[in-house]
Formats: sequence, structure tokens, C-alpha cells
Amino acid sequence: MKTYRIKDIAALSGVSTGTVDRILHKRGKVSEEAQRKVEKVLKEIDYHPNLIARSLALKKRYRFAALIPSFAKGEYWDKLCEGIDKAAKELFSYNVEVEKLYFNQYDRSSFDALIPGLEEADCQGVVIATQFRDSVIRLTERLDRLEIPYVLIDAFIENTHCVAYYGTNSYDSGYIAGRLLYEQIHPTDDLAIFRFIRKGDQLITQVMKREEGFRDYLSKQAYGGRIHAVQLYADEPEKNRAILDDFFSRQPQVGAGIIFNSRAHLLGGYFHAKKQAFKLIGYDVIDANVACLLDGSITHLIAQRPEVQGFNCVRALFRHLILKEKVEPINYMPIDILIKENIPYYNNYI
Amino acid sequence: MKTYRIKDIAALSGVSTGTVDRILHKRGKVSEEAQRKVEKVLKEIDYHPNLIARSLALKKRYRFAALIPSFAKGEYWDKLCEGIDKAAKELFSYNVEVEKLYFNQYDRSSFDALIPGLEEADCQGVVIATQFRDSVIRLTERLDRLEIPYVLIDAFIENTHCVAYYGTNSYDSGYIAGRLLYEQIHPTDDLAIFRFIRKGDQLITQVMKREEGFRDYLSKQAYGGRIHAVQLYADEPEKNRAILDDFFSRQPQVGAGIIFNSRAHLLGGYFHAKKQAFKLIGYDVIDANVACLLDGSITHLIAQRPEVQGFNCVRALFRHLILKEKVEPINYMPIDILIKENIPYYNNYI
DNA sequence: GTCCGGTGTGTGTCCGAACACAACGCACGC
DNA sequence: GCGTGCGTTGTGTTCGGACACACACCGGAC
Repeated sequence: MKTYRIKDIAALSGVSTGTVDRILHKRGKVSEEAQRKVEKVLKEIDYHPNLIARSLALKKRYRFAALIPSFAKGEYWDKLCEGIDKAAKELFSYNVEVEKLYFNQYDRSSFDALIPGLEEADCQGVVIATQFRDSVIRLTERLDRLEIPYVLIDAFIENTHCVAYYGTNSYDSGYIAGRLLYEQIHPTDDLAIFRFIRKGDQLITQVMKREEGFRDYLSKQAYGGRIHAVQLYADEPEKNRAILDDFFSRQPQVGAGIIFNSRAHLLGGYFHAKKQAFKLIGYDVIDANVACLLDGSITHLIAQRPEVQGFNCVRALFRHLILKEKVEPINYMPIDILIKENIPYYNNYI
Repeated sequence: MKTYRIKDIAALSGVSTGTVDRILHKRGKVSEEAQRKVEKVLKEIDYHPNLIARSLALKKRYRFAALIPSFAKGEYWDKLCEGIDKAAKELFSYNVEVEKLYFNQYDRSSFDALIPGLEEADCQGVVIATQFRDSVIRLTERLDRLEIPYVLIDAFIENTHCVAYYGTNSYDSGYIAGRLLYEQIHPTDDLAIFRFIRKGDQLITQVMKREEGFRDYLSKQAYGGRIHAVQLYADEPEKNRAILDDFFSRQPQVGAGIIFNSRAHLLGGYFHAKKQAFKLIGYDVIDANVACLLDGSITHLIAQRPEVQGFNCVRALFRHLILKEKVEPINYMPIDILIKENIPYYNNYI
């Protein structure tokens, strides 16, 4: 199993390495005859350039930017960041640097405010979290014009020219949650859907899609119970206790429920404190949710490996720009089902 | 964020690059004064060598060998091989080659027969599937003496000096299967455990451990049904039909069961053909099992991403030998729970 | 004073690819 | 016949690190 070098190709086709180089890179200034000779050899030997040597010779520095929501330790976007950092570290020797730009996921203008800075930074690739659809579309159009490749993460947006997309199918993950909850109850048992409201919230499509999938599963099963919606307030924990106490005093028969964002731990904590048995399904492997899974106050978590997503986003840009590989454009992440017994093994093999 | 080169260190400490090189590689022949000066600089700048340049300069070729069971297309070890091949391809530019040596997983002597060939091959690293405990121990002792690093895959073997181990906790995956099956039945329903016998079989520890975990889960739940063991024959499909027909005519109340190896599809096919409703749990995402999951004849699969395992094994050797990183020695793979609804997303993000 | 060994030290080349630059041949014009 | 210009080609240097080799220096032996 011989590996060929440019020098070998040059020798085989009777030209110099410079000519081979011009042909490989389509730089022109090559006679038809040389072109023919080299192409003939190339066809025979299946040449793969040595990527190590290439990236050493290309003295280029690559700067990637990542536009992601700001986060607290242990939250979803923190985990995603871990993956980004891991990729950055691994690609350090390739002269790749990743700069993270944070926005407030509940405030569109904070996202828009990042754009000018992004353009100044003259980066070669961008990772974009797609919280704000319209703003993202506007940004991608500008990046298209500047011919800067970008990767989308979270929700998929059609008609963009992204190099890759990483995310989950929210509808299906809701559908699966439907099955997991339905299997734990009787077909006529009542259920609760807990929702968090935040001042000035826009509806988050991801959460809406999950609920849609969830409800669709139940209706396909001829589910005969009632689904109660309970509104909670993200910023006001004391208020929530009162709301929940009130709800369960009026609807004591409700013994199972779901919450479509990563705040299930807030409910888990409530049930745990009151020693109330409740079948609760939540989303995302964040530290607080894991604790609830282990103490039994959450029965299932549905997750999507944010670290792997972050890692893959950066790697997709790397593969596109440096390795010049074809990158699979649409990548739905696995929908992981986690219970008390398998969560200890849910590590990140990246 | 400046990156330092050997040349920079040399300039900063007032010596030549050769001296810095000797100090970094502990090649000796350096005066105490030079040692001191360079170490002082090294402490200040946190030097990380450029891995790209290093692996270009090291003209070394790395040959790894992988001792794994032979397989048919789509089977467990085939998937593992995919991961190995993917790693090999990715590391090609680093001058890493992986040679696969196959043995018959039901015949210890076929494993032993590979050892002489392995020693001749003078490879720098070995991946070993641990089917035959004693033979593996003997091999690892020889490798220890030859100072050839190795990675174990499948079952963990204590007291070896392996660089890394990748596998699943069989007991816990059986325990989880117990929960998944128990949640689908009533506490007094009967269950079936299907076993495949093969001529000259030794008991496979992995399968035994799974069953142990499974039974332990049930006994902790005060399970009150009977567990029937059904013996089937790996090589004789017609015989199995008769055995199953006979079993279900005598025990028609059994509506759920499990099989602890990857042959659940053989049972799934049986139930599907007879249009018999049966709650069946199996192991491993092999193509045939996936088909059964989708047509409903298998309710759950428990899996462990063989591709990722294969990939990581090779990468562990690479990281140890070439990158000289610390590799986490014991790596239990996640225990994945797969149902009809999430199997379409169970791709391999490696 | 010369020769020899050993110890440190610096320089040079190589790895494979990228790219700049010099140089070549040839046709054409004056 | 000679210079100009263009199209084409080969050579040389670079990237950062590894390693071989040559050489400077010093002390001791003759």
C-alpha cells in the first residue's frame, strides 16, 4: 500500500512538482500536454494529499465565530459550549480558533447586536444558534454574499445555504415523550403539561413542536383522559409552589405530566420536597435534571447530546474549509431516552 | 494569543533549537545552565508542540492490529469494523494503518492461532476483542513484555495493563432490560428467556451477566410470575419453529420475553409470521433487529454503538502513541434504549 | 605542544505540500 | 540579429519539529 506524493506524480508524468501543483489546484498556466500527462497518472494512482503536510504549508489562520445563547453553568448551552471548546482544542494545531459571541435567548435585539462585531472579526466560518428565525435568515444572506460558510444549530431553517445543520426533530422527540408517558398510565388517566412563561417571551418553536408531537401520539392511541395545562413562571419560584399546590388540590387525580423545556428539575424538586409520587418526563441532560432522575422525581429524560452537537458544528466547518470534505448537510441528532439506570453511562464519547 | 515554536523558546532562553529539542525530549547531553535557562522559559510560556508539524517530521509508520471475531454483513462485529475503518481513514495522514485479524468467536484455537502472525507483524498497537479470557491474558502478558500497548474491547479483564477498555456493563444493561420488560407487563405475568445453544459453545459471560442483571431487577420489584427458559438452536431455524410452536401451545399465557444476544430478530420473524402479539426485548442494533423494531415484533432494543467503540479503540491507541495524551482507561459505553420511534435517528456521529 | 576523547552546542536537512519567483523557449516585431 | 513579451516550466523557500552530524571547547595523557 504505497502512498504517493506530489513528487511521485511529477516523476511518473515527467513534469515538475510545480506543474503538478498547478494542475491539482487548477491554477492554470499549464500546457495541454502537461495537463494530459498528469491527469493520466492521477487517474491511475488515486492520489490523496497528505493533510498533515498541507495544513502545515498553509500558514493560514482560521477564525470561527459561534453565536450562541449565554448560559449558566450546567445548562444546555453550557454543555454545547463544552463540545465547541473540545473541538477547538483538538483543532488548535490546525490553526483553528473559535470565538464565542453570546446573546440573550429571550431578546432578539441582543442577537442582532452581535452582527456588526461578527463582520469586523473577519472570520472564515460561523456557527449560528437559530433562536430568532428572521434575524438568522438576514444574517445567512449576508454571509452568503460574503461567501463565509456557516453551520446552523437547534432549529432547521430551510432555504439557507448552510454547510451543515445539527439539531433534533422536535416533533418526534415530543411524540416519543408521548409514548413514554402513555406507557406509564391508564388510557383514561389525566395528564398535566407544565409551561413556563417569561415576560416578553416569544413562543419558542422547538417547545411548540414537541408539544404537538406529544399530543399527536396520544390522540393516535385513543387516549381518553384530560390534559391540563399548568402555567408557571420562570423567574418566580415561590409563586410556582402556590400554583402547583392549588392545581393539585383541585386536580388530585393527576399523577403524570410533562414539561417540554429543560426546567423539569424545578418540578422534580417540588414533588421531591412534598414526597408526592408523580410520573414526570422532561428534556435535556442538565445537572439538575440528572439529580431528579436519580432521586426518582423525574422518570424519563429525553436528550440530544449538546456536547456532541457543539463539537460537530465546529468540526463541520473544519471539514468543509480545511479538509475540503463533503459534509452531510442535515444531521438530526439521536433522540436519547434516559432513565435512572442508564444515566450513569451517558458520557460523551467525542 | 501567541503560539510559541521551538525557535521562539530557543531565542527566549538564548540557546539553539537543538538544545531546546534535547531538553524537550530528555535526550541528555545538555549543560545544567542551558537546562535551567530553557526550563525557566518553558514554565513561563506553557509550550504545546505543533502536532501537525511533529507528525510530519516523524517519518514513522504506525501499524495497529485488531483481533476481532469474523462476521457477516450487518452484524455486530461488522458495525464495529466500520468504526475501525473510519478511524483508520481519518488517521491515514498520520501514517497510521490498521490491519484486522479475524478469529472465530466460538473457537478459542482460532484466536490463539492469530498470535504468532501478530508477533511477526511488528505492530505498534493492538486492539483485542476479549472473547477468550485466558487466551487474552496470555497475549496481554506477552504484549506487556514487548511494550506494545493494547486496547481491550467487549468484556473488561482486570489486572491487564491495557491503555484503554471500551465496552458495556452487561449486568446493568440486563437490569435495564428488566425494567423495560417489567413496565410492559403485570407483576404476575409469566415471561420467557430465549437462549441459543450452539455446538461446543462455552458460556458467554456477557450474556450471562445480562441475564443476571435482568433477574435481579425483577426480584427487586417483587415480580410474581414464572420465568420460562426456552432453548433454541443457532444453526437450525426449522427446529426452532417447532420448539416455539410447542412452547406456546403449552404456555399460551406467556406474552413477553427477552433474548440476551443479538438474535432477537429470529424470534421477531417468528412472531411476525404468525401475527402473534408478543413483547420482545433484544440486544444490538443490527439491521435485522432494526427491521423487527420497525414492524413491531421487537418492542425495545438495547444497544451500545459498536461503530463508536471500534472508532474509539483505534483512536485510543493513536492518542496514546502519537499524541501522547492521557487516555481514560475504563470506558463504559452508554446503554442506549431504542424503540420504533427513535431508531430512525440512531445514526453515528463519529 | 600535540593528540585524543568526551561533553555540549549549533547547524543543516528532511518530512510533503503550497506558493513565489526566476528562467526558459518561442514567436513576433523592429 | 536582437530585444520584447507571453505562455509555460522548474526551482527554491517556507511551515514547525525531529534528528543527524559536525564542530567547538576543555582536560588529560604522552
